[in-house]
Amino acid sequence: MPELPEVETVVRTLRPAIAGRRILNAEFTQLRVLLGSPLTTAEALAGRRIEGVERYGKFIAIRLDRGYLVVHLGMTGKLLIDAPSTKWTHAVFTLDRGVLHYDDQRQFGRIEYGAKLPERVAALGPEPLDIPLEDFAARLKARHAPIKAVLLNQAVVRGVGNIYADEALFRAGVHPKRLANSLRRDRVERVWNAMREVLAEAIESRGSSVSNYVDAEGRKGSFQLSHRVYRRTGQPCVKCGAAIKRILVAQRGTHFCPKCQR
DNA sequence: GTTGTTACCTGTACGC
DNA sequence: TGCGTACAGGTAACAA
Repeated sequence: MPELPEVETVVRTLRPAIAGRRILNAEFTQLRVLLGSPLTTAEALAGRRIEGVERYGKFIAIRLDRGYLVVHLGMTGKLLIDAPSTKWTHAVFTLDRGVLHYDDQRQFGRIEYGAKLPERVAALGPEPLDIPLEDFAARLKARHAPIKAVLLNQAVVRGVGNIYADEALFRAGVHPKRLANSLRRDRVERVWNAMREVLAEAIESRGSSVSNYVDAEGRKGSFQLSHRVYRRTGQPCVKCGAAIKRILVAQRGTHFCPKCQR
């Protein structure tokens, strides 16, 4: 499932492959993933030059000479360069050199063309790797909700998903159900540090390949090998040996160490 | 405005 | 073998 480190890895592999290219043709075969009319979108995209590829949290914004092509990978979305079509190929962008495919088994992903950056992208919170501690602390103070739910809230910080929320809270030693506005200052700082640390390490490892995640070149990441709690239910905690527990927080499977996280 | 719940979707794992 | 069920979780829409 693509979260910030996975999307960042996709962007980094996509950028050199498509920046400077021109879109000759866009074809949409599965309309569920497209926001807007296929005809209008294809017309808007034809002839556009790709100026850059940017990431906003988990959103990919392909900046064109006129407007943006915005892609969210959902759970199983893939942007692939020069890959063969499959039964899950929903969009094909023919470039002046090469072809860009959008594949998505579970169809939770979305593609959208906009003359401007869409409002739902512009409204996202700050990047977790850029947010100053003071700003982060103020945002937590304003939330009377479990810290795990707050980290998943894209309006608070953008890009953290289920894997990295669990991993960050483990590293910080904070229980996922602790209310965000009840955290002492030193705890807030530990969460802030742990969040940044785990995201940076995951980017270094080219993301976590659980489910079927691959980058734009079809390569897997390796950070799943470094997960300390995520999907390790019943296995011993790497710090204290206690069995990792799984509970539901914000309707999400949540993994934590009952001894290390209070 | 904030918080919590549900729907969407398919592949995989598991029990019987 | 085959069936039913639980689980995986991103955002959006809705209720409270």
